[in-house]
Amino acid sequence: MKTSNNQVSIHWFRQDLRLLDNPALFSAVQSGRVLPIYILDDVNSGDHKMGSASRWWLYKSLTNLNLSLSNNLEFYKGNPQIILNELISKYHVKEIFWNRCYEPWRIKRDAELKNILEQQDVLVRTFNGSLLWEPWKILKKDGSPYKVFTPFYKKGCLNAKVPRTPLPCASIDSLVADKDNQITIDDLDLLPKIKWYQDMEKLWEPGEKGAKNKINTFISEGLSEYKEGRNFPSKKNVSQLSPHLHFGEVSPNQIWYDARSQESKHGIEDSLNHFLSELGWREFSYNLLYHFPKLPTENLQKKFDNFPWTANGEFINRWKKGLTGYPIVDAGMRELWKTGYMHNRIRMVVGSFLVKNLLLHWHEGERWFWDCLIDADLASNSASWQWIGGCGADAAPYFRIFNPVTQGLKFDAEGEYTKKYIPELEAMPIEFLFNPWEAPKDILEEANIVLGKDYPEPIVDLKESREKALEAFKSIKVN
DNA sequence: CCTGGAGTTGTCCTA
DNA sequence: TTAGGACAACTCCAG
Repeated sequence: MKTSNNQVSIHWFRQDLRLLDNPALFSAVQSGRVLPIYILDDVNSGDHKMGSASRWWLYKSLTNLNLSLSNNLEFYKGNPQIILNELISKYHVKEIFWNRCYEPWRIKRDAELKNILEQQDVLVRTFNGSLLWEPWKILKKDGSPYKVFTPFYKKGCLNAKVPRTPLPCASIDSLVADKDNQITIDDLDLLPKIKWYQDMEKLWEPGEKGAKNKINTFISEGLSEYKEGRNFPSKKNVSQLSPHLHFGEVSPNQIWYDARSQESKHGIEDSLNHFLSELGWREFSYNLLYHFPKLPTENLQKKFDNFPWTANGEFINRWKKGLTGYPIVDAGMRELWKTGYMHNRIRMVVGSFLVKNLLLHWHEGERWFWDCLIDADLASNSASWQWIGGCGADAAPYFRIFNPVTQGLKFDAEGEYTKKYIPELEAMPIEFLFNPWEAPKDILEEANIVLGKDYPEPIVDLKESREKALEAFKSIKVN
């Protein structure tokens, strides 16, 4: 189906801020002249309005996307239904293209929108630009969704149709502008008044080019030792692609096939498969969110509705600020605050600490991560917090309680990561870096540390809080 | 419907 | 010093 060349169609950019392997954009530009737009929608997003760190990232990413579109990207803010209606009547648009999103609020919004547009004889063409497999395609034989990762991935995904191979770059020769649009990217108010993002600017390169650079660096420096190295926060073995993936600056298909292009390399098999399975975890999270839309707010396992979570404002604040007195936890929380990111293993450590040692509800962690993470993603964030909370799909067993001292010694054996984010512990010898409260007086003195002054005393006792958690989990046993 | 095997990432204790 | 088992019971999944 082709429209005449004078016809203007719309490509609506959402979580697909790229030109390469963009199925909707690729089709749109083949249909004739295209008006590329972005709409900041804070109207429909409900209790998960985009967080602050994400907004900074989005600002940078949109800026770069606009550059690659020769400044033809048009920005709008508000309810897409109203904005699209105006554009459609103004330019007599007959076709609109977008890549699908999977957050429940977006599914609802887009379904309503599609309905209305089609009633006006506008052809709505939607594509899969964000997932390797559509959530409704990966089901058990009886048609119900998977709740355990391994069968989901091995039986479900790997036996399903192979992911689409990436499409070429979309041509931008026939873009048109909305001449009356006065809104600039700055009018979207994505940036905060206080410039807390200055450190982040040095660390991240939002946008399609930055994503490509990350892939290349990861493939040449991180992938071959990924399986082991991914556990160590000071090593360079994790891809750090999550924010790029979240905003669609790269598709999972591109990553999938780029990584797989290395498969003939000697000794890479285990690491490669492990990395691909991490993309599988992303798919699993989206699958869960799609089939259990309450995932962000309700315990997947109902018995957890009776879990004796506590509420302690002081604990929450100290956890957020990285002042728990447990250096590996505090390092993680400060990494998050400073960089908008946290290494995966440390996410588990701080998550376990919040939920199991502080007995705070996983919602507290979920909300904080949502606001602070540049890769905040409704599916992954919700699924992961439920996982560490023990209430999710295929969740961590109740007895798996991370010991922040052991984890530090094991995965940050030189203390490089911990000291990077907690410089006040720079002079602390490694034997006591993760448990400074147990250090003898002279050691503390020599390290220039007065506990409770230069660095906090631990806010809970490890052994005691662990036992309390085990008790709490016992209390929700079914019989 | 029944059955059996298995389930991302840990810790602690004991022999 | 190190390796192995306990830590519960449940649900999931496939045959």
